[in-house]
Amino acid sequence: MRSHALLDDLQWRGLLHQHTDEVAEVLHSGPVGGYIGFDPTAPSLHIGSLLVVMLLKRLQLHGHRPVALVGGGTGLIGDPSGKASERPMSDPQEVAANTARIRAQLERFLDFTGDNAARLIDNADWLVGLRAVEFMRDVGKHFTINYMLQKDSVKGRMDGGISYTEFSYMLLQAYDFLELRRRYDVRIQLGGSDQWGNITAGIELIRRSASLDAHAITAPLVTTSAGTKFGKTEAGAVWLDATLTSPYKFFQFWVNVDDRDAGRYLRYFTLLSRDEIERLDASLAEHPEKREAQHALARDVTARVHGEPALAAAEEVSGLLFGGADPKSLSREGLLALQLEIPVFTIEPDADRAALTTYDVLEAVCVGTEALFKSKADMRRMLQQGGVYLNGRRLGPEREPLAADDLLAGEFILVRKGSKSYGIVKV
RNA sequence: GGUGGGGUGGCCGAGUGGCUAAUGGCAGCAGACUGUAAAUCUGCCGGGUUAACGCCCUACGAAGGUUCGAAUCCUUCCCCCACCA
Repeated sequence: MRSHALLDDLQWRGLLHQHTDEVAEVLHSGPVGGYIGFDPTAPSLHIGSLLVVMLLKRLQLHGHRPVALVGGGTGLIGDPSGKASERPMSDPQEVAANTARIRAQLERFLDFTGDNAARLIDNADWLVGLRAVEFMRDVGKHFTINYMLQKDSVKGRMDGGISYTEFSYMLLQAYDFLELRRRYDVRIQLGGSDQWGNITAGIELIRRSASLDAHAITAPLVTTSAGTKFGKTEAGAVWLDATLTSPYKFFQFWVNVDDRDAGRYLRYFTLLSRDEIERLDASLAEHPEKREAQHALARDVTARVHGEPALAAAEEVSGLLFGGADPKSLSREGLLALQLEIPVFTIEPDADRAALTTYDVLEAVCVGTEALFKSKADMRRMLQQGGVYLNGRRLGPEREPLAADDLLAGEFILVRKGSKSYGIVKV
């Protein structure tokens, strides 16, 4: 088997899980199309999808044509891969709205100009109008139930049950690959390792129904050394959408990556060169407390996802909050910058400013999707445990009146929960 | 269609009339230690109220019922699993 620069790169980065044997030959034959499908079951991509987005990016950097397929059609069915139980069906309107948002996100990563311009395609284009009888004859006839039952995505569900709807998912994905092969000469499908079964079903279909070749490359599942699920924080998934996960929080997620994972994630998620990554590995080994690798990781990824200005702001805010500065010494400009990156809460406008207590401030940060405490009971618990700080000063459980100099720049109060969660209260 | 087993807090999983807001594990949060790590130790971990003790509300698939009192007993319904047809 021959190799290819793209495969070597993926191999070195630890991104090559499985691939079909002839992939290298195909890549050498000239610019080829490769695609990855994205499910619009959520309103945004998250950092788990970022890995495969980078796969497309790398494909393009090596001169090939990336195709991002948004599953406006398959999203209505639901992929059983990796799912332990049947999922509720998504609302078609929601899927359509999600599809639009995800398209917009994908557009930021790929280059849509030039000889190997990227393409964005929605499989609703061909799936929604598909007729049942035609589908059974043209696609269903090429698969035996025996073959389908062999797939992990189905096998794993034999105990818990799987609906015919989800069982059929792999056929729809296979059909996608066939359509892309015919319409756009897409020869390779990439994806996470959990997609292998669905991808090979597509390869089978293309070979049997069109007598054409098709190929697969999959990346491993991203793991954490701590054994937790990658990409989850206390607030849930880390999203690429700035309104769901702020650029500051996004940046912080990467800064906080475990030492043991930093080198791997640099390879997975950044476009940094091999030399640069190896230098960062060495830095991490010699001076782990500097966390140079984490910062490089955070900068590279945040810049790509949110842009340079958002990165600069996130870095500035991180410096203010974690640079050991006394909140009372923050400049007004610094405070304004903070407001853009950490959640802002307001106190009831009719409150008597002179009679405000610490509880009024803390109750303000219990409100909304970015609330620091999930309930007032939770807030009281945190106070008991000494995990709440007002302008850097630890609060006791008692209700205290606010002093005039508690208001930074005359109108702000900085609230901290634990060591990393911040909010600004505007009075 | 028949028979048997089962549905408990984010997840797994105990619990067969009061001592149960419900053992335990995982995940999560806070504190100590640190490097905004990891590991470890300690505490917390349904909601409201309280500085606190406490008090109140909601909860064990759904709805009714028995009882002074039910996650635990009875009835009906819904869903899942296994085996048989």
